[in-house]
Amino acid sequence: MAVSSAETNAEAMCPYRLVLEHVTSRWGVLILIELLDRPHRFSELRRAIGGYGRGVSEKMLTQTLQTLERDGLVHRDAKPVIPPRVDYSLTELGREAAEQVRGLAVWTEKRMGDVEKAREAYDEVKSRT
Amino acid sequence: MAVSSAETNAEAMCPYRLVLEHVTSRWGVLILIELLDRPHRFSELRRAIGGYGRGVSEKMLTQTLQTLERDGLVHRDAKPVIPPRVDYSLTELGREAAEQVRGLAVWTEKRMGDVEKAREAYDEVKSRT
DNA sequence: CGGCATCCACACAGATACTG
DNA sequence: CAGTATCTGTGTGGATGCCG
Repeated sequence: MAVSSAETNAEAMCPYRLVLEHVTSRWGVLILIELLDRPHRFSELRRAIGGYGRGVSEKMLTQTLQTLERDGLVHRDAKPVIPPRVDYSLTELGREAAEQVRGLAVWTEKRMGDVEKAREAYDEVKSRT
Repeated sequence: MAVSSAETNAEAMCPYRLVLEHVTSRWGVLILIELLDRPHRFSELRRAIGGYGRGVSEKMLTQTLQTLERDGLVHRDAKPVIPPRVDYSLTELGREAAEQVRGLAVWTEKRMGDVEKAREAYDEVKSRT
């Protein structure tokens, strides 16, 4: 049921942190962003997320989607056809969350260069033993 | 060096995801939000974050702060006095990130009730075996 | 006080095999 | 295709103890 490094001792944490950690979880972030664009099928999501670097395992994708569905952020539409077809989309609640997350992603993209410069400066200083 | 569940195979990931995961990391989120309010000393941070539920271990706080400092988001001001005093604050870059993160936190607080209702509905349906 | 070093449990992530 | 089930390595995160 855990979706990230987050859920250890789930019941010991306040709901606030729990929701926050689902949304900010490793794959949760990327899923929300992808779905903000448009609904995706299971393997579409898998491929889309793989595009950013290393992909999600099928298992983690399933787990994260289930957590997000349970939280009411993602809607799962399973059509009873053969072969199976399942579409994932954002609920209204999920759209709101995803927009916040996108804010972060956009910021990251814009400022990544500065972050990398900061890192080089930091490493430079530290390396002078 | 890893700050969350994120950093496995760090070099295999694009910088974009790396930065995003630092910022959205378990403790990174809470640290940024705390520091947005005002600068904190090390143990102030520890206590402040503990207030939200289960606290940070000293080790994780150190690790996360170092990662954020390296990324140029957090400024570390160590005064050479006895007993030691270290103040952490946001850089301009960090303030921008923190504001995005706060957006998420605010949303979470506002919508938490809806999420919990969604969860109950979900569990209710699932429990009818 | 503010760390760093070490040890360890556990749950996360991946691989694989199987099902509807 | 879209999962479920199971097994396993290993990284994360916590606890403890020491240092400046």
